[in-house]
Amino acid sequence: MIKGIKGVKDILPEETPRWRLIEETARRWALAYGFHEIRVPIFEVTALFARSIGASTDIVEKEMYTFQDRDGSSLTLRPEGTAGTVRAYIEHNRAADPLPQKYFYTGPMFRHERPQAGRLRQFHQFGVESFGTADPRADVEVIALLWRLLSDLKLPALTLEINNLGYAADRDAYRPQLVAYLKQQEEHLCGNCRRRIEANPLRVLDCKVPTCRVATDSAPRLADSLSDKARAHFGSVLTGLDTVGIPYSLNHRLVRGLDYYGLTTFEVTSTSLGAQNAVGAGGRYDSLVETLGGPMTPAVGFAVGLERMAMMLPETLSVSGAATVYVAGFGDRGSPAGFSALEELRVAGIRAVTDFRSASLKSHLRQADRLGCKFTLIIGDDEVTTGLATFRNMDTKVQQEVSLVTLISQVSALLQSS
RNA sequence: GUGGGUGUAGCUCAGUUGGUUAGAGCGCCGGAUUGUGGAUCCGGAGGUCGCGGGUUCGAAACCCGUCAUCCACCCCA
Repeated sequence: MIKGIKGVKDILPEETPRWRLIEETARRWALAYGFHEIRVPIFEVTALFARSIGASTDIVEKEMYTFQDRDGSSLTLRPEGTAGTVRAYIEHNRAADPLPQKYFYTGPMFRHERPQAGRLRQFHQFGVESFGTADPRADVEVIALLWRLLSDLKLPALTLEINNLGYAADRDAYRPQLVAYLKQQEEHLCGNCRRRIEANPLRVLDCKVPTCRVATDSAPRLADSLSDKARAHFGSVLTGLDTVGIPYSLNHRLVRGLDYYGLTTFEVTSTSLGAQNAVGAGGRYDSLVETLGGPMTPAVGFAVGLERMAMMLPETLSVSGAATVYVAGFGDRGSPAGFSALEELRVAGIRAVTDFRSASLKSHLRQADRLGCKFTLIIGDDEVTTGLATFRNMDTKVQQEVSLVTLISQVSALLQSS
C-alpha cells in the first residue's frame, strides 16, 4: 500500500469544518483590518529563502525541501510565507502604489523536521504583512489583529509575549557584552548553548534548559543597550497596545528564529498545546525588502499555525446535516422519480442527498438517519401513482403529502417553516 | 540528527511465567419487521498479530534487525 509521506497529513472531511472555521475567521478579521489576500507560489528560487530567513538559521541549514529544476536551478518548497510575499511586493513594484500595502496569505509550508505534536513537515499558516509603515501603530495593528482572531476562536490559555530587539546597530553593540558574559558562564551552559556563544549568542537567552536560564538570569540585557529611537518605538507600541486593550507581558528573552526581525518581536503561546506551544508569532522586519533588492520599506507581520489552532478547537465542532433533505426513491417507478426529484431540489438550491445503494425504504431511512438529515422525501411506486410524495420530519416523525408537480415550492415552504 | 513509548479486526484496546482453533467493545452486513430510521434481541462477515530473521517441540508474547507511528530533545507556526 502506498502511504502518505512522513509528517504530511490528510485533513479528512470530519476535520474540514473546523479548518473552514479557522480560515474564515482569520480571513474575516484580516479584511476588517484592511488587509488584502495575496496568493504566492508554494515554491521559489532557493536563494530567496536563504537570503531572507538567514543562511545560518536551522530552517535554511537543514530543514528546507530543496530540489533541482530540469535546467539545474535550485528550487525550494516555501518554509514560510514572508519571503515569497516580499518577493512579490518587490517584483510588482507595489511600493509605487500610494495605497497602504497590507497583505494576508494562507496555505501550506514545508520544513523537513522530525514530526511531533503540533509539528509537521507540511503544515499550514495564515499570515499578514504590512508594508511601508514605520509608525508603531502598524505594529499595534498587526498584533491586535492576531489577538482578536485568536480570541474570537476562543482558544484557551493564550499569552502574548513581546520584546524589543532594537536596531541592528543596537544588537551589534550588545553582542560583545553578552558574549563576554556567556564566556564567563560557559561551564554552566548546555552543550548547545556553548556552541551558540559564537554563532548566535542571543538564542542562548531563549534556551529552555533550567541551568542555562539560571546562568543567564543576570546577563547584561539588550534592553540596556538600546538606542533612544528603539526605546521610543517600543514604548509607543506598548502604549498603543494599552490603548486598544490588548494584554501582553514583556519577555526580554524572546528571540525569534528568523534573522530578519528587528525592533518589535512577539509570540502568542498556549499552555494547552504541548511542547510546541507557539500558536503564532511575528515582528518588525524593516530591512528585509531592501535586503531582497527592493526599496527601503519598513514592514511588520505575523504568522499563525493552523494545525496548532485546530488542535485547540473543541472536537465537537462537526458537520450538521440538519438543513439537508434525504431523498428516498425506491421501487421500479419510485427510484427514477426520486432521482429526478433529487436533481430538482439541488437545482433549486436545496441541499439534497441520497444513497444510490439503498433499494428499500428501510435502508434509505437508515442512511438518512446516519447522515443526520432532518427531512426525508419518500418516493415509492405508490407516490408515483398518486403524484404525491411523502415528506417526513425525522425528529417528529410527522409526515405530509407534497405534490410532485409543485415539489420545490412546497418543500421550500416546509423547510422555511421548520 | 538524538532519545523514549507503541505497532493485534474498519476504530479503541485485552491477550496470564511461551501452550490447542487469537478475543472484547464499538462499527459493518443480515434477520426478528416483504413501505418507515434510531432502541432491543439473534445471527454473520472481517486478522500475513507491522515486516524479516533467530531461540523453542511450540512465539502475538522471548532475542536481533528493520519499518511505521507517537511523544520528547533540537528548533519552530
